[in-house]
Amino acid sequence: MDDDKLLEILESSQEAEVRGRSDDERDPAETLGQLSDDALIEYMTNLSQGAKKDFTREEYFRDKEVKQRERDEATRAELGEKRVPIFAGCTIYINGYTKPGRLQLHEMIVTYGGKFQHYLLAKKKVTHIVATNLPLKKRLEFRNYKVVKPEWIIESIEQQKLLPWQDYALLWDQEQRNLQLNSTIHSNSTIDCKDPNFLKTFFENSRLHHLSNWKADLRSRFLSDGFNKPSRGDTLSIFHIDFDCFFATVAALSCKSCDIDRVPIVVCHGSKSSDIASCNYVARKYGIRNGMWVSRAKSLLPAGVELVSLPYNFKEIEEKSKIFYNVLKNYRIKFDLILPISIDEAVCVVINNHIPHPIDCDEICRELRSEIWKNTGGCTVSIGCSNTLVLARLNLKIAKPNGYYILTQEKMVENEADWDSYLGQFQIDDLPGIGYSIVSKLRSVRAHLNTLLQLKQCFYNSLPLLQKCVGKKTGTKILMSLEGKDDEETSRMIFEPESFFARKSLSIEINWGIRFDTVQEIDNFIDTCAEYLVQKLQEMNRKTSQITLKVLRRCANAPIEPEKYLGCGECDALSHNCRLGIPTSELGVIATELKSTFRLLGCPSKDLRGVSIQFNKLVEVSYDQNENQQRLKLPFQKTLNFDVFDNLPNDVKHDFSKELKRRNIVLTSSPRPKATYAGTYEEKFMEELPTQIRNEVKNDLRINRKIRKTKVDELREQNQRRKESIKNVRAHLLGHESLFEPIKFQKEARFKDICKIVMEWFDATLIEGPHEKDLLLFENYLDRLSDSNRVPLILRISKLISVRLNLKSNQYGQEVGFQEWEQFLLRNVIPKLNKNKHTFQTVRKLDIDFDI
DNA sequence: CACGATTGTCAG
DNA sequence: CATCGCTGACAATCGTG
Repeated sequence: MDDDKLLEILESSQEAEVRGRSDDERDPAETLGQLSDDALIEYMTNLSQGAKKDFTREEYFRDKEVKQRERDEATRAELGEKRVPIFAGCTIYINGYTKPGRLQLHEMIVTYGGKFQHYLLAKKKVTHIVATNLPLKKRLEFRNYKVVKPEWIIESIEQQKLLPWQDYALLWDQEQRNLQLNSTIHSNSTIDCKDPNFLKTFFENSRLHHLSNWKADLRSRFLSDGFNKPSRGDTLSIFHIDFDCFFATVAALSCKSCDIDRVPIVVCHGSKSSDIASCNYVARKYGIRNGMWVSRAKSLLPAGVELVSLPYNFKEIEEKSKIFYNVLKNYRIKFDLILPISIDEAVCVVINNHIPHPIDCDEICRELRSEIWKNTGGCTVSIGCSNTLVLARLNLKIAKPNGYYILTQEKMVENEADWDSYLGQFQIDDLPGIGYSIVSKLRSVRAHLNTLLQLKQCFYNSLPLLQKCVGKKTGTKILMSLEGKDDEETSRMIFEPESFFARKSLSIEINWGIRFDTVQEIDNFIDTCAEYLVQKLQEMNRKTSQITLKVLRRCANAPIEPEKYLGCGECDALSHNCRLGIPTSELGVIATELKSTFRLLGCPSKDLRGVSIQFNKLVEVSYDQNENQQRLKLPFQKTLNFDVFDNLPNDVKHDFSKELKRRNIVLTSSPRPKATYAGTYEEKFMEELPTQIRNEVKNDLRINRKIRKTKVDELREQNQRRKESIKNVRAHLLGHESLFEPIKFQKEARFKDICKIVMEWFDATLIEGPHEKDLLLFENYLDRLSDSNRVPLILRISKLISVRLNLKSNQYGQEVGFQEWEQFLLRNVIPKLNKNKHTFQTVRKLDIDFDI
């Protein structure tokens, strides 16, 4: 037993005494004690299945951690009420032996507002580590953390304030000295992707992250709010409303000294290679544009004119936006649709044939603009109004800044000359859907293409040419736009808003500040990202069945450090996706998959410049499926296959066996000697490693094992197997040899192999259902087992099928095949078990209840 | 050709 | 002091059998 473990056990008994709680309550398996029988067995089964993947020890401890935290909260409520929350925001881990002891420190931290981390698996969350001395290995492990002496806690409490950790740092080498130095000089402003808080800090300051997140929120709110859906034939009035240089306006409003109408203002972080998020119209007059670097913007200004750089004010932006959407929602004319485009932009739709009198668009535009201006304390919006989305958008362009413009499609095509002069006002990239890349493609056909009129004249009667140039759909879309009409895809926003705004994927992307040295560090980072995403996934009650990892790798000839500070520079993008057999929302599974995928992409750690994780195929965890799973729970759940127990991580077995004993839950089938692993080099090697390293090695071995056998091979094999199984089933229909002939006739066939065949057969027939004759043969086989007193084997087969049904219920629950298998299990297999209950009990001396 | 995987594009 | 180059949808293109 290693020190940590020993310490932990000692401490739990110590704590029990001090708090005066009963032994039972302080049991390390306390968590388990709170579960129902069913939940416990389910938990163990999950844990056991997961354990094969070496991962669930983490989940188990995470669970314990949660409970512990709840207790901490209680302690704080009890003792810490009147205490100053000195350690608010700190998450502290205590390493090894300390003086005063772990227990006392724990209580001090918790009562003074800090969080206490019991296990280091959530390393990234830990802000400080308390230790009196550290062995070399740990020094290495903790080198990027703030490691302090216990005196830091004690003296902070004595002085009733958080003292600088640097004064109490447990220094040991240059790296730690540097960490201290950096922290002292820049307090906490250093950006380092190895820092556990990097992601959080980055996102808090990233405009694009906020933009994306706001948009997602608005979309989901839209879907839950309710709306009137127009039909294709309806006549519509569409108002496209958009703030004028929103970020810049908001920033200027909170800066009394700057006049937004007179001085050029930009919103940005820095002074050189920083992106301009938003610039006012004075700045635009000089050619400054959003997205431009500050250095470029400055160079555009004539001598004597100073650029005013203002910081972001995300909070205020959210506030103004809330007001904006409220004005729209409460406007005297009820809009049938208020489609959120972004934080500062919405499309409002009125269905004219639903109302008795035609609406006055002009008046609406004026009213809305003044309402919004008043309510937001001085933000202006512009409005483009029409009967199609594309024209509303183009009209908005004309309206800006601080105006409105109304023109309908019919009006526009009435007179060709008017239409042409209208189109002549726009640059080609004013057309929605045309950006940098398509412009250059178009210009490769005709070099000096500038206005929409020129675009129209160039391609008016040559759709095929245009499609060859920019692609099929894009070509069609462009020509339709030039007639003022919306294409199919764009109209979906209005006519099928549910599907248009529904979320189809979930992703995270960081292409700034990424500088790593080792794969280990990258693994940690991937863990953090995965955790962030999985939390979102679970919040929206979804699972994913396909994951993509995309990385940016520095181009071979690109400089190590690009011009932009911590930017990604010139990169190649590499991506790889992997399909998961069963949809999941489990962090362990997902993070492991990602880490192994990263290795597949073969990007050198030091050349990594960007990371992106996408969950591509989302499935809803519906109430239906939960119900399904419940219904599938089988009568023998009060027993537990020994294998389930045996597969548990060694260090938690003890907890479980105690709990099982307490509840009189019995293990079925006798323990097999653990022949599979014992004596192998791997195992011996592992046994000699300290726990913390052992887990790391395990993880690495596992990942490597995965890589050796690539996903592609795996898929190929799966496919092959599936094809063969199906062939067998089909063959039967043609009167050929049955899948089950061998079982029936070759009594030597090993049970294990039979199980394998049954599973393959099961998998292959989940959709269409097993063949009747095969089922008869199978039942025949089961009867033979029954006759020869081998009931436990029947039990194992039924367990196998039931577990399998559970696993597949999400994906196949509705399929005929699935339901036929379920029926077969309930009607044909379970009764056999019940019939043999007596024999079974006698033979096995087990207490099993087969009530259905 | 049909497919799935990967890469590209756009918007705000 | 730098600086905070996200995210989701769909289209195009590539590779495979």
